[in-house]
Amino acid sequence: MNKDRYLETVRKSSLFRTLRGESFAVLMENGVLRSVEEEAFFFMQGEPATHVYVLCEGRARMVQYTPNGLQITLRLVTPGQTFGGVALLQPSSGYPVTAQAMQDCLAIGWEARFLQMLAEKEPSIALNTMQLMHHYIVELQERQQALSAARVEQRIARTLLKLAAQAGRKTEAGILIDFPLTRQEIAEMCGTTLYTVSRTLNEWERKGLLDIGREKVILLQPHGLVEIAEGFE
Amino acid sequence: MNKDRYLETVRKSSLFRTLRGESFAVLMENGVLRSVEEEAFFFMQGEPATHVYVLCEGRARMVQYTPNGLQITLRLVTPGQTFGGVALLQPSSGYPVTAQAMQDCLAIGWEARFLQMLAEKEPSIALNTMQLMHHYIVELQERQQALSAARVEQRIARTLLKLAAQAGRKTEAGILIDFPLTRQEIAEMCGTTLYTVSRTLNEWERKGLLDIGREKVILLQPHGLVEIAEGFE
DNA sequence: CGAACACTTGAACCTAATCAATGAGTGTGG
DNA sequence: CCACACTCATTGATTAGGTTCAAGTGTTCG
Repeated sequence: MNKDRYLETVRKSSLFRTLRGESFAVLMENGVLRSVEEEAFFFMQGEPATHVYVLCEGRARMVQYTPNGLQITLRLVTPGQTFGGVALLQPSSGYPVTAQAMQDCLAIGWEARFLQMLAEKEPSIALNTMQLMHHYIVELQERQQALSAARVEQRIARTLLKLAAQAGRKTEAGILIDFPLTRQEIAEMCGTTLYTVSRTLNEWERKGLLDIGREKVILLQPHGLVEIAEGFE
Repeated sequence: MNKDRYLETVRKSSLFRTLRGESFAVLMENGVLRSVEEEAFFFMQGEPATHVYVLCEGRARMVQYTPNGLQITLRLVTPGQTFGGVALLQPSSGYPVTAQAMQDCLAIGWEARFLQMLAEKEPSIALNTMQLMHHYIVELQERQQALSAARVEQRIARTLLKLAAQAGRKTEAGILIDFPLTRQEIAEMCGTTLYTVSRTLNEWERKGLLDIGREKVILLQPHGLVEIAEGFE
């Protein structure tokens, strides 16, 4: 049962970090390891929300499909993060988003009913859930601002900065966004087209703000991006 | 102590509807009636989040100001609804939005610390909070879709439909949005300009979908708007 | 009546989407 | 190892949707 390899990941996850001893053991016993390969789905928008997951390996994204068939990426999930949290609240209603693996993924999942039982003994789970939701709300509000009030340049800058904060790795050159990321994917995160992203990134490279390559972005002057993101131009 | 006039409003509010007897009495005792006149603020973005409110009379909006000075209206609050809910979760962090009265308002407010105490005796408050947050999240996600994937026409249509659902009154002619609402305000809700709103509403009036006037909108053919909102057309 | 406010409408402008063609990098099989 | 296919990316030309600016019409209210 190799899910024990991820004991630490779960213990540090924002949803369960307050669990100790017995409760934690019960938790791990009831979790089910699930592996999903690149491009495949943990769950789809609209499906009954039955499970809550903690990602252990890989990278996933939460996507929403619009009536027109366009897709927008709401957020990325990195190891240690929780997703599918709605299942705890409204098991009856479906997942409001689709969870898709961007790389081969491993995650541990729990049935909503089990977690609800556990939450009765461990009220901290409910508190943690609220914290998570709160974070998520703040994030959504920021994003909303970004989308409704900023021009594309600003949106792209914000997206890159957020990605760097979430998955950046310092190298001697600058901050590398530490996984393959196509122009198309960036575009879906900030509500524009891959063409505009391409043009913009190239312009910024010319200005020395970035170093770009195939599925690669390195931030050389994060501060310059911050200025663009804030609208100081 | 005329806040007792609003006993029923509070008893039906989504945050406190599960409270009975003693707890409810304590609740009402600790609530403070606050009146805020048109255009004035309950609280401003960034201020320490100390109070949670239930609106009793009037109409308020939750606004966010962008770095550029633009403002966007995140949601409208109608009597019986809760606002300032973040105070429960992260009293230390500031309010993430500004609450402004659109008309003269009356609301009852509680200190976050008091509610936290009460929540320990009445776990249903925590549950209700989670329900509220969940609703809010779903709403934000819908809105995000609306903003990132739809053209202005669709956004305006959605905004009107949502307003009608929230504050519509059936008349013999159609659904009247039951409070004064300027083109500017509509524009701020869907991230466009008053000019575009004006043009669009007039076009729709010509098509017979609406009946418009000064600070007045009546939906004559809601179904037609739904079609526009969904992107058929 | 006059001033402030809400709204309308035309014209110029501009951002970013769209379309189309091409180039660069990666991987696979013969 | 090279040829082919495929995906990712760049770049130019065109265009549409919306913003912005400016001028003017109604309305309401002190």
